[in-house]
Amino acid sequence: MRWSQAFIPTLRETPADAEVVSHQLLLRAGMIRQLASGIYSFLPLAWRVMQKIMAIIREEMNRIGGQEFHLPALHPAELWRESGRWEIMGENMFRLRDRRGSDLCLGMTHEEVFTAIARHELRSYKQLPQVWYQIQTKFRDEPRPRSGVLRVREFIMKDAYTFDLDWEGLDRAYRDQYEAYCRIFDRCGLKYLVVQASSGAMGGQESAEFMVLTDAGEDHIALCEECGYAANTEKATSRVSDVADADGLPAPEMFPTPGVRTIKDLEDFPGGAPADRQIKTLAYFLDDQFTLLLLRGDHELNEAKLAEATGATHIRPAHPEEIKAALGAYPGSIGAVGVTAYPILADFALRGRRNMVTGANRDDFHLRGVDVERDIRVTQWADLRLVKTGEGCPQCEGTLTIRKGLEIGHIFKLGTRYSESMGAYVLNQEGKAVPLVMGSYGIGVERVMAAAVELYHDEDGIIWPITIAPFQVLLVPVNMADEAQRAAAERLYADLLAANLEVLYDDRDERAGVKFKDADLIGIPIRVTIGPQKLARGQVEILRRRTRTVEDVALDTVVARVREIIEEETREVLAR
RNA sequence: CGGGACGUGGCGCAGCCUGGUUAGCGCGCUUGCUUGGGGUGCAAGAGGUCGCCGGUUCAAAUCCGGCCGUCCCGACCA
Repeated sequence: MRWSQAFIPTLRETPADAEVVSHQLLLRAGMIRQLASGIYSFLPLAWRVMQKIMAIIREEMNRIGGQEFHLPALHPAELWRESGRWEIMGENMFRLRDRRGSDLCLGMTHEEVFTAIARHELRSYKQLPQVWYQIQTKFRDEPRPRSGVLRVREFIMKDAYTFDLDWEGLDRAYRDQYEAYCRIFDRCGLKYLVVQASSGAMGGQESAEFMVLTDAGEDHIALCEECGYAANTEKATSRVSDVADADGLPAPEMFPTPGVRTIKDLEDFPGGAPADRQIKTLAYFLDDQFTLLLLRGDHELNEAKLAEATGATHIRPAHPEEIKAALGAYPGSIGAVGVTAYPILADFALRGRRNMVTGANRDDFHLRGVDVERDIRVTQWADLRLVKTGEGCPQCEGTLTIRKGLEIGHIFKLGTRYSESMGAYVLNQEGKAVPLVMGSYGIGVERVMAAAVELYHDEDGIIWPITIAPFQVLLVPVNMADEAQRAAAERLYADLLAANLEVLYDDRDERAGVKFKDADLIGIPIRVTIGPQKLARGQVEILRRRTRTVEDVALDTVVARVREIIEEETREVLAR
């Protein structure tokens, strides 16, 4: 490609709306443009990167027996009603109505559609296993699109689905996908981590997320350096130090605490208690059921765990007035002692605790000497606590640290959640109808691109891993007005193309500085520079964007040398 | 959905508080000359419904109200 004819609208200045590095650089490099909040256009350079990533994904999916489909993005509501997700997906789903008044939606994911195909066409265990995938646009009406292309409302996802006769089959399929994902991200040059994850709205038994550690990410990951434990904090657990309780009182005792509203207030209050001796009482509505949640005073609620523990889909904190009506007191003075009218969920860390302090359900009063199991009618014990940095690893003696991560892939063992709800059964060897055992596996393609930018850039611009770079080589004559340079450049361009290399030829009549700045910005791994002095000696200069190392190469060996460097760079990418 | 901020040529901003005649600046863009290994210099140009609607006023980019849009911080996901 000749740059003079290419559409690469680079920007000198960073648009004010761009906060995260990948957003800034993808905009400045002329790769993406925003159409609306969370909706982006890919310009030619970005689309080349996306296609490289997708090509790698296809190769690796096909290698494990995947068959590529292309399913509709527009779905009838019926399908989603069958799986129950028409309601569950709530506002996150784009919904529309056709001219006859039928409800439709834009696909957020494709379990339903693939399962619908499977249930019509898969009849016998002899047809199994199946590994199906597609690379297709998904639509999600995110409450808050953000960070450029990292969290958007329309995006391209590789989604795969496996159908097996039994759980052993699913285990194999899951393992295959896991390994394919590793190869895909390795080949894209990403440094990533596999973490235990919560299944959320997908349902299912087990899932793992592929995460790139970066502050631009939105997930929090608990990590143990010692044993390698890694889990999304939605799922992570930890050892908490036991608190030795003194013997308490024969029964809770009410005492006045004027003005005390928070855990901190009560710590500071004369006659109060340290946070780890307080019971934190939260009031929530879980699918419209008023519920009390109990945690140790110094612990925080993790709503993802709450959802998982209760199966509730609509979770919200109760409003102060609702709390007053239910308990007779406002937040800050509420507690669970003596409450029988509502479900009470308590975090495991409260088990066996005695001599605790909690609200009395009377404004400005608390109770002391509370023995959790004696005085509170807990309806369910659960892990509700958000893991914090510095807590003990659940697997070893190590300590957890919390890091931010960007989710680039997620694999799920779905089991029979969809096959049962949607009636996808096959006959096994005994002639008995059994539900298909399913898995589902997703990769966010633009996130892979953005993650590469987050990981690999410097103050001058992007540094693409060569495997996904929009071009492998950038050819830059320093001065197009110089006939010798132009002629050499044209010849080299033809040679590089003839060698089947991906070349961008900067034939613009710009000054060297402009070309070099743009070159650094768009981040092509190999730059071949043609300048007057070296050209007079029959040489050009090859610079590697990643290391900035420079070498002088004779004109007639450029193609061969570029080939070698591509191989070296590719090896380097795989070694990350 | 809760909280915060912003909306002025393609990009980055000033002007607004304290209303007043042709709405400025830098970059980019066009033309000419110049320069030619890290955003060259000079000159001349083109380009703006000041987000939209309404109100106040003799007069609104500026004050008031509503709406729309965008970004950031928290709860959701590839």
